[in-house]
Amino acid sequence: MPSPETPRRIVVTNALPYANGPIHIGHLVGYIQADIWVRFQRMRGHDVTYVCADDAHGTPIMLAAEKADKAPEAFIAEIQKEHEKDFADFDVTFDHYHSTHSDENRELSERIYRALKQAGHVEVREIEQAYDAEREMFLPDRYIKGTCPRCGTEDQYGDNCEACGATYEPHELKDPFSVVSGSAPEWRPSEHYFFTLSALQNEIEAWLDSAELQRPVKAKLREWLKPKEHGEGGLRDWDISRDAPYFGFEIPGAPGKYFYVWLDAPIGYFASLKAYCEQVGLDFEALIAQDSEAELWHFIGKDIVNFHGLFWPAMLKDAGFKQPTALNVNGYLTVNGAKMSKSRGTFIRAATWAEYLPTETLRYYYAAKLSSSVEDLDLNLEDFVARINSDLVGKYVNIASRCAGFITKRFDGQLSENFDNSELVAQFAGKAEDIAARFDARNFSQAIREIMALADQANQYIAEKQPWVVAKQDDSDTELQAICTTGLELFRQLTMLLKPVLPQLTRKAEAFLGLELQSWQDIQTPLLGQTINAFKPLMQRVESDKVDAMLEASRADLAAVADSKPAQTTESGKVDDSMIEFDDFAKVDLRIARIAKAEHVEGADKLLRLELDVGELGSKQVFAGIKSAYAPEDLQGRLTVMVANLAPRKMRFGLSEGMVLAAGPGGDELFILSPDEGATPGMKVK
RNA sequence: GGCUACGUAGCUCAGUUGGUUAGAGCGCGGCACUCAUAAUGCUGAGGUCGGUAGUUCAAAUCUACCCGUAGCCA
Repeated sequence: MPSPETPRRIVVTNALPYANGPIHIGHLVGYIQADIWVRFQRMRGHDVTYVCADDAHGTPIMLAAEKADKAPEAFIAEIQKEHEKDFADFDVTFDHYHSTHSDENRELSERIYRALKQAGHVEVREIEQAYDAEREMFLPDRYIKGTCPRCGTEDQYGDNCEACGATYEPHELKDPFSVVSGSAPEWRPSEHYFFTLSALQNEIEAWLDSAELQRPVKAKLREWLKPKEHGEGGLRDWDISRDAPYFGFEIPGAPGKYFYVWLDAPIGYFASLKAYCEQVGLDFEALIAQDSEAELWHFIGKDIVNFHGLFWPAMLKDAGFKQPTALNVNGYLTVNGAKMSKSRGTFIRAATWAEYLPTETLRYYYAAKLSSSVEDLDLNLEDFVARINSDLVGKYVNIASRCAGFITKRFDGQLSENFDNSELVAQFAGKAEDIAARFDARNFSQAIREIMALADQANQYIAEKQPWVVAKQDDSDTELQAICTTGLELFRQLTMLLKPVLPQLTRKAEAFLGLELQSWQDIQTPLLGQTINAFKPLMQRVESDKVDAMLEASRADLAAVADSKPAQTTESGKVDDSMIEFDDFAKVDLRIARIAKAEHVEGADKLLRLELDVGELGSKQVFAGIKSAYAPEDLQGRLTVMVANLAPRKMRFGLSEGMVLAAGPGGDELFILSPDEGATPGMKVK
């Protein structure tokens, strides 16, 4: 067999996990996918460098560190340690794991920024931004909440409404408040630095044409590029600066201004690569040079396509660096057909999985379902148990288990010099290139299907030959030995084919066979005449009660840290937070309240000021947005229900110390609640 | 609201440029075997391919509309 390809020089990266929380099994889809691909490419004789890093900058991390009462540097160091352990547990084996908060990254970020500036693609513009005066910081859109200007749903983020889907600018929100302090934001002008992407439209298009991208990804990027129907221009310029306080790198020559986390995050790929190159003596500059022969592959989730398909190639172009060869975009993970849910226990951390189930089983299951498409991937836990037990234990491992006993007991571990069926052996080996093509194209599910079809064939062969019958016949030792040797050769070949997916299991199989498979070519080297070791079970079946225990643990685990965190930037999974536990409900202190006084508020279109008599809790002032439906005089003296322990909110008209509950779409269709007769002010509603 | 993708057996998924009775694995029924971690082999049942209307000699496969799901956008 000649070597099928000339060696490629490939740099592979995974999306950088955000250093404000643990790795979960949704993240792992992309990491496992890339790791399998890397292992496979290496077996094909290609030269692969595989790097990653923690994405360590930005407001969420600054605030999380503050909350944990730690310096951000210490905070991210701890998270990074956890991340690295999780990856190691799942055999995601980077050559180097770095941090975006590193010297290399600072240096490269400054270098790229200077290049952008030199190219005339940085502009300073003054913008209005929300400012939290209490915390003395500017607020990202995600840190402003308020009432949707379209449908009136409260507690919506600054960029879009989850209830009606409207998108808007933060300043359009009604009754906005800072998520950080609860105070009403001010609007302050600030100078921001913009990367004028709009000037690079053609360059990005050229990259799009040449890069290897999945069809839907390319289509989506084109959509962003092409001019909007009723606007002027496709690409908008990109705001790359943030004001202090910010955890990140200060922009050279711009005191108090920091690089936006998404500017230095992808540069982190290069920073990690550079640190690795320095460690092992590789020429970093040659790798990332514009004319570098190396391929640059980014494995990312579908949520961050715009950063990698627009901004990043544009930056690289300006800086005179190599642009990505390919993006591989994976979909989200669903569990049992639904978004990962904390209450159902399907929000599973990598560490929790590792505690209850063999990590390789997840690698196998993902491999069995992954393709090069961007579609979501479903982890159906019942299917998972069936699949692992059937494919790996019942089919693959079973082949060795069926043959090994005879070889050990009857032939002292000695294999025969010839196969009983060398055509079958050759036929198996003949499939290797086809399966390789599927691995290479990231169609792992097809590869697995073909491999398992071979495993079926091997079991059929053994069933046909009935070695247990042959074993009882006189003078048939040679035949028995040849049959089992053939079976074990088929097992050896399957081991090689599965090696990128299952590094641990196949290592055990290699130890049993007394060999080491390193190259895809090894499939052509038959195992004959050698002595093998006694067979020990290579893997245990997955019990479904282990899965149940894991779900239970996940539930308990996350109930403890259920406070609302901002979404992670590179999270490849979604969380369904719609279900709550009883404890969550119990946190809400609902009380019967008597409306002692109700009056109009000068200058407010929607609000009434209520004074509520809450019995033992005394009197509370609440501003309620019910002016459109109720006249103050109709309310006075009525009993209703209020949330008594809502954090007080400073409003333009005064302090609101709770809220009254009302139903209805808004306008004149608003209906406040009334208790049945007998309830008195201050009673707890539960 | 606009755009894009997806919707195939109980479950998870294949179905190439439209072409003979729509496939696989798991699960389920029956039979066989007992070497093997109750693993394996053979065999059977099970789908009007989301719906409707078209194009065509012929549609899961093309077109339109509708329903559902996901995403992007204003």
